[in-house]
Amino acid sequence: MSRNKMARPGGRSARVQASVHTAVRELESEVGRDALSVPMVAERAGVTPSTIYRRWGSLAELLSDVAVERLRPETRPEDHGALPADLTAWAEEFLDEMSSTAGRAYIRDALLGDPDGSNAGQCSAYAAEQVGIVLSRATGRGETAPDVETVMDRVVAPLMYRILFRPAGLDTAYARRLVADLLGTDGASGDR
Amino acid sequence: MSRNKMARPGGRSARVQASVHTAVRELESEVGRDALSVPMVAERAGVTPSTIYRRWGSLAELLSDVAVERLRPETRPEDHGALPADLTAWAEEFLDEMSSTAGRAYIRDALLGDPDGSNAGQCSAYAAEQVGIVLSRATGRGETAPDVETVMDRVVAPLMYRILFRPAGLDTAYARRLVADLLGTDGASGDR
DNA sequence: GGCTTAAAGCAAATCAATTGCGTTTACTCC
DNA sequence: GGAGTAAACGCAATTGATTTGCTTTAAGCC
Repeated sequence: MSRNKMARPGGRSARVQASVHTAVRELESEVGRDALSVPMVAERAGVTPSTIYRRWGSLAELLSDVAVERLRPETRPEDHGALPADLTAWAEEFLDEMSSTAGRAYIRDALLGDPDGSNAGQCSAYAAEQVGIVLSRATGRGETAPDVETVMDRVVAPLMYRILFRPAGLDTAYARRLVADLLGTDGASGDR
Repeated sequence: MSRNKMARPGGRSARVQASVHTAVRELESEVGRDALSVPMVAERAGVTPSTIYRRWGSLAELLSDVAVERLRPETRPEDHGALPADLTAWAEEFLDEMSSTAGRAYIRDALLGDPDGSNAGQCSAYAAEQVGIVLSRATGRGETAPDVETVMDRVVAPLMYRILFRPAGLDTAYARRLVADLLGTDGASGDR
């Protein structure tokens, strides 16, 4: 987390952190992300505003921390028996989650309240970890597979770029085509 | 621009817009991006703060508008006589400008104060336009060239993804490799 | 040239952010 | 396990940003 060096990780500090994060999540769903304010979060969390300002610095940094938590994958990628199916399914789900209104808001929050870039790096690390699982499962089966960096460049980056810069006209077919172009899986790779 | 529907585009409105934008640019270089405030900009621009709040909504949206202006390319891509050289040079320069401290700040500002995504879309359109110039020059010479969307996916998106999410370890060699991998220009395309 | 109304100015009121200082309490070192 | 130390929190006062109702200006249109 941005400002949380956690020099004192237990007891009251931990309780404050937990109740503040919970307050953000509750209020996000009750009043909406844009209506949040530090005093509002503080009151819900049973804490004074100055505590939040001193620990997180600003609302943006607090939201960035919470957003990264929500972007953490909860499950391992499904196993469909072969790399093309695995990677396609993962890319489709990634796109689905990230391009939703909520997903885009979390990505933006994670990027924006992030002075040192550690939260953004964490988001990227989550994706790389999931991709790594898919790829090592493939090599374990004896399939040939590209390395993680290549998948980040050819699949994850284009998806994220379009989510952030050109949200219109994104669909699962686009995700499928990125994976097919990378793996050379079908004969229609020049079909755009 | 985000909130500027420009229902009344001439005269005083235009002067206010120009003087506010100028004030932002001047103050950015004088006191730094992080010290800016709406009242400060308003005073420099000879305008009342409420004018800025009503026209732009917040400091974030104003900075977003100014950032997009600064991200507009000022020159056409150089002509080196062949597509690989043209595209490589353009990608290197793009990376240089965008990955600088100032460039990253502008990208973040452009994304941040952008409720409807139009400013982000404009950034992407600038890059697509430059790429389009390079590619159509190539086809004009009789070279075979990928289309713009492919270059966006294979070159622009990976560069931007890394600038935003993993700024460490970015260099011109990476940009060159992305272009070479796309164009099949050298025998070492698997050199990572 | 007069009419209409979007946009700007002004000023009061509200709300968020900052800061100094006293208190609580988690961690460390006997 | 019992001080000692300093980090983290609470409280309250202050500062500064934001919002809002109302008035004034001037751009665009007959």
